[in-house]
Amino acid sequence: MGITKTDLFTAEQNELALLAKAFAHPARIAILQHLVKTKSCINGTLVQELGLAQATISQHLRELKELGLIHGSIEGVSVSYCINPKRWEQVQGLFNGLFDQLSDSCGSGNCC
Amino acid sequence: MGITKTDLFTAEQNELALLAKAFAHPARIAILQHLVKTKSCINGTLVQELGLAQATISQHLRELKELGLIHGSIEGVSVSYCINPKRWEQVQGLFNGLFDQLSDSCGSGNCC
DNA sequence: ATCTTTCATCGTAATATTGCAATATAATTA
DNA sequence: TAATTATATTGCAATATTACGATGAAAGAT
Repeated sequence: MGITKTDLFTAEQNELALLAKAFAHPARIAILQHLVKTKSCINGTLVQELGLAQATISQHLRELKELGLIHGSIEGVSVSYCINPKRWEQVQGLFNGLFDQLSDSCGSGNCC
Repeated sequence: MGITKTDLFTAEQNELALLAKAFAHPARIAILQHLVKTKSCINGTLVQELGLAQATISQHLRELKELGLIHGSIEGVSVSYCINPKRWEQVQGLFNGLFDQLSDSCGSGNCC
C-alpha cells in the first residue's frame, strides 16, 4: 500500500483502523459469523464451509488471532477456534464510540 | 491484493467488508471525526489538519464519497464536505447487527 | 482576459493484501 | 516406527492500497 503514516494520527485512530481491517474482508466476517453460529468453539471445518483453500483460511485465522479477536486451542489433531469475549467488548466499545460521535452530531441537525 | 472472491460470500458479508474498508485507514477515521467536530460541513482545511498531501486527502475523500458516507457541495472556490446521515444510519445498523450476533452468543456462555 | 485559489485527476513508486501450491509440523493411529 | 490427519508456514504471482508530484479544471479576484 505505500506506507501508512501512523505517526500523523492518534493511538485511537490507528487502533480503530487496525480493527476495521479485520472486518475488511468478507471471508473474515464469514469466519466470525460461523464461529458464532456453531455456538461455541469450532475448528477448521471452515475450509469446507467457505470455498477457500486451507492455506488461505489459516492465514485469515492468524490475522484474527493476532488482533486478539479469536483464540484457538489444540483439540487432539485439530484446533478449536472461538471468539474472545473480552477483546470483543473492547472492539464493540471503540466502534460504538465512533458511531455515537457521528450520530450525536447528526442528531442535532448539523448535517447537510 | 489478489482478487477477493466475492462470489463465495453473501451480499451482506461483502457489503460489511466494503464498509469496513472505509474505516480501515486512520486518515479516513480522522477525516470523519473532523467533519463531526467542526459541527456541520467543512471543506478541505483537512489538508492542514492532517499532515498529508492534498492529493492524498482528495483520494480518501473520494473513497468515502463513493461509499456514500459523506457528500460534498461546491461553495464558491472551495468544497464543503459533510456526513450523510441516512447512509450513516444504515452503516451503524449493519455493524451493530454483527456486534449483536457475537455478543449474544458470548452472553450465553458459549465462548471459551 | 489573466491570475490565483481550491480541489480533482493522472501517473507512478513503494508497499500491503489475497490466494494457493508446496512443504513443514504436530498429534493420532495402525 | 510408519502412515494418516489437521494445521501452520513458506514462497510466490496477481492485484489493491497509499502517497505524492505534476497537471487539469472551475470559480472568483485583479
